[in-house]
Amino acid sequence: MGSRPAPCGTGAAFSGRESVGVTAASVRKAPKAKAKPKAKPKPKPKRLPPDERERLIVREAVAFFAERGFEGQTRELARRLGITQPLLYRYFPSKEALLDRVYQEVYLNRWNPHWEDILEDRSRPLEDRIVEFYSDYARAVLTYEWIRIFMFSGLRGMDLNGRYLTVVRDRIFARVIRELRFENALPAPSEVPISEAEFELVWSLHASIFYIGIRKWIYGLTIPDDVTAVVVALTTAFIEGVPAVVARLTDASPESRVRAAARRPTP
Amino acid sequence: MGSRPAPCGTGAAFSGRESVGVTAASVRKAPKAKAKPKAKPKPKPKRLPPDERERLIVREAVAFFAERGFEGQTRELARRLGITQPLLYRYFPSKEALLDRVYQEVYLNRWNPHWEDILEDRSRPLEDRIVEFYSDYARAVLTYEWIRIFMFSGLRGMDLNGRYLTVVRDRIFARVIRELRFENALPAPSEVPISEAEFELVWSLHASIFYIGIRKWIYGLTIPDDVTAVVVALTTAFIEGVPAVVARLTDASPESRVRAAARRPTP
DNA sequence: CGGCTAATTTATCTTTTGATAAAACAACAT
DNA sequence: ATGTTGTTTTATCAAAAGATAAATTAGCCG
Repeated sequence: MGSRPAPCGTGAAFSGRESVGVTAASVRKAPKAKAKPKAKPKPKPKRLPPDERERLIVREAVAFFAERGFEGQTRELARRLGITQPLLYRYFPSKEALLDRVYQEVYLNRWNPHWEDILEDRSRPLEDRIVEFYSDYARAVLTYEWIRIFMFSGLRGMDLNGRYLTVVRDRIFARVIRELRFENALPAPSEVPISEAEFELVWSLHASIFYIGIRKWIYGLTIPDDVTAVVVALTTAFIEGVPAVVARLTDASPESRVRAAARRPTP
Repeated sequence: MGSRPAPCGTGAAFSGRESVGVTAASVRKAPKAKAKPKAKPKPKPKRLPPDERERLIVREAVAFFAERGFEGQTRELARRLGITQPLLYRYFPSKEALLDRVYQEVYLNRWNPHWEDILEDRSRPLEDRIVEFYSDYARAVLTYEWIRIFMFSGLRGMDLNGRYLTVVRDRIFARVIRELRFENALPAPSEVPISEAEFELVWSLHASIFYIGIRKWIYGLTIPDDVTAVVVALTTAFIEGVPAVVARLTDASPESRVRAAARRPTP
């Protein structure tokens, strides 16, 4: 517990949201002894302001731990950053604290509150809304870093995954189901609570899309170029397939579904 | 390297294919020298025949690495086995060799060749076949050990996942698609090769089911008690939803689908 | 230029961890 | 019993890896 007059702490600055491409490291070179402009991997971009250094560390840490897992070693992370390993400890009191920051970075900052609006805009066909939402969700989440850190964190037993998915369930799944009910002229969730089976159906759509990311970034398989096209196809299949399942589950007669369809507002 | 007159080697015995439910571990307790029935955690089950010891190690290693990941430490594994850590090295030349054995154990020995027969038994409705296959596949694969070791191995960059999934694609997906084509009176894969879009549709069913295991064993979420019921629902939705998508993809007119349906053998 | 402040590095500690060699000892055959 | 065989343990090594303290030096200010 020595005196450490430094930034440190886990909840430091980093509100600046600007461009991440800070690749333009201002070069220095010692005042004398030019040491020839050899293309040495030692450009010495030393001495940055603390908040910028911190941003660099966090950015690289996300990429690094996504690749190597949370057992990745601080020495290698430091090497990638072009700094020495002890310097990490000036900005984060422990590796665990750095990892906490990495979680924060990945889980937060990538949720788009607008998604919820898209889903409940009844001026558009539900299929369109779901397609737009999941296309954008895929764009945001089906990335190397997001998918792998999410999986590493789940395997490690963090409850972060559980908490994140609770949000997904309440904000997304529940809305999709509400809108599906509305389309099919079924009672609103406020009247008849959402059943486990309904959640399962939405889970299945979600899984199909998320699993594309797993295939690519965890299994290293090739996936279709046009993910949006797949989302469209899956959403179509989902919308078309749900009524058949719902019919079985609720044991509703085909006639009742026809009546329901008749009550549906024609778009 | 030192003379080692021991079993060792990675491809040792254990070809016996018997039951996987080896839960009935041959009990411990030394034959004599009771050493007082104190509830001490030191039952001294020493000196087993090499192949039995090896089986015990592999069995525990699977459980251990599934829980802790491949960075789990040999000392803790040994502690769980009630043996000392160097003993592991009498049976496996390195940790890596033990891990290879663990992969083998999980990936092999759990594939049921009969699955392929189920899927192509045209005396039954396709929906039934898919339900039976995926119910059994889920029973075999949606386990703590399988799911987690598969994911750990993928994250580690092993190509085992890719190779396994190639088998799944060729043996399962291709069959499902062939049967779907047949049901819808479409050309066989031998005539018209399977498109990426068709594979995607089957991937989606597969993902929906596999993801149930991820939810439970990686995220720690609760899942429905009756997984088979979910498989039934998902398969129904799949079968019902596919034609709509296929229609879009192949841009086939509704009439052509009606004609196709007419040619379909009525079950 | 001279000096102060603090970002960064060098040197080092301790614990962990995969791995090895040699001692110990249980089980079996003679 | 007694010796032999080979399983298991004890003792130990060396490298890896998280963490800390002290030395160094870049950059700013007068």
